[in-house]
Amino acid sequence: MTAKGEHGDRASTICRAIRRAILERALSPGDKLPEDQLGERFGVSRTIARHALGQLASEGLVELRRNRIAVVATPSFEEARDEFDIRIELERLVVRALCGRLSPRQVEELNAHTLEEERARDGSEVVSLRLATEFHVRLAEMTGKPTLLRYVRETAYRSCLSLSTFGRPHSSDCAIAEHREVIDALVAGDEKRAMNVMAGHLDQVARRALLQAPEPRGDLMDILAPYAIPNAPSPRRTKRRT
Amino acid sequence: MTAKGEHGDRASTICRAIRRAILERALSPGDKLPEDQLGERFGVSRTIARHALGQLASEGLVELRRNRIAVVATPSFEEARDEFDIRIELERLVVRALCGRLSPRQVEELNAHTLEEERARDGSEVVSLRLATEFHVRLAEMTGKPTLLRYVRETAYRSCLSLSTFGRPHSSDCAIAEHREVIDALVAGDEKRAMNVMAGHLDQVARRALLQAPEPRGDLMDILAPYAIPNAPSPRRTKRRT
DNA sequence: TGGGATTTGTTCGTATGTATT
DNA sequence: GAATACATACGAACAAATCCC
Repeated sequence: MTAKGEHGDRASTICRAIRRAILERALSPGDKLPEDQLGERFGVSRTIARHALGQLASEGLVELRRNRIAVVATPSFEEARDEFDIRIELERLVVRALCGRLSPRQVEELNAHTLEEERARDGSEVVSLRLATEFHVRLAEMTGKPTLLRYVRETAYRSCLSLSTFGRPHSSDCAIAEHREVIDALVAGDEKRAMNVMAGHLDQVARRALLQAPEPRGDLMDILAPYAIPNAPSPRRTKRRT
Repeated sequence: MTAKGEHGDRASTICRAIRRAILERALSPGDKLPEDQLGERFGVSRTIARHALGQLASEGLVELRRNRIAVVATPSFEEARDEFDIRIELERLVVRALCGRLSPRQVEELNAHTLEEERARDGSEVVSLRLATEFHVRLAEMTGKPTLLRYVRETAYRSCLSLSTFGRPHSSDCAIAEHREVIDALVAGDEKRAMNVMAGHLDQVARRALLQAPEPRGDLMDILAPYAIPNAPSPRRTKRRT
């Protein structure tokens, strides 16, 4: 039932809890995740918390650095854009695999999901974003292709994180309409159209969220260049540990 | 230097060793990997071996089942084919990111790699296959895009595993020539051609290895259908745990 | 700069679950 | 089918690195 890589044990439960907290912005990029506190919070030992962090790290949602406290991943602007490029291609594959092959039951499930999105439209922003993300994961699940599912899931989650970081209000109206369009095209069995609709949808999401914020790419040395002090020793870059 | 998810510690070293053993078919799909023995073999405790197995599981090279000995992953025929579909799209992205942007130094490195492939042509089959796989990983590394690199690396490794399982002799001659063609197109800066060459190359590899072995997809019930006993109760499928 | 508190890295013992005779 | 052998799951404790005042 769960993805191949998961242990099926308690760590996965904690994993899901933390993941959800990240996706709903209860945890922000850069927030610390000490093993002790996690263990205490969820009533497990450090070993389990540690495993959960390992899982999340392999998904790219948290960053693990040796001898340092784990932190929620901080996707850069470029990474966010690259992530969407990958996602678009992966989800085109999803659509291709699903086109004209959805069972009535699956169609019903997808429609139910858009209805739920509809209902959540006036609710909290983060819930809408989570539901929108889950729609794409649902589709990937229906392909029955484990690797494709894993990658779509991971890129979708990370996109969600990036959107929380860089995105603006997300205007979920369009998103829901676009989701419906995808379903329609899939049911109609028009592969070309379905793939284009999906790609267009994702590109729209990325544009709405990312393109309008080119981000200064602030390197401290460059930012401070105009403020250089006359007659001072010329600035000298120090080694920066990555 | 290493991928984000890796702990940079001893576990990664063991990880690489096991990975290489799998890719070079010293370990075959289904082979058991007990923590104790791994630890003893590499002179580390079970904890470290355990971590390494976790890493490899997250890459899809080993399978972890609760309370059971870890085993080398056993990709099915469909999974192998799906993996290639994903790989083709990912590597098209690699090519797109690299086209016309390779530094002289990088071109030189790639050429050196094909020379090494050339030299290994009369050597052992598995070394050729590993080198061919590493060529693609090298390219992905040059994009500087962490997620793309991770996914290409993983799919390439798993493809390598599938090829070891299902593939026939691999005729490395064509592969080397095709690698050169990819480099040429990248240097020439012809994006459309470069992407097509790469996609064609991967499709060729997949076809050579996989398509010619449709695999009976043996479901026991179907196989035994012609041997049904007259006047016996009609067969009834039992639940199968996945 | 230094030192104490905190946090991670690792080992190993015990409990629990699985396979095999 | 039960008992034995064996492997993993988990946790407590110690060592080493890091953080922060």
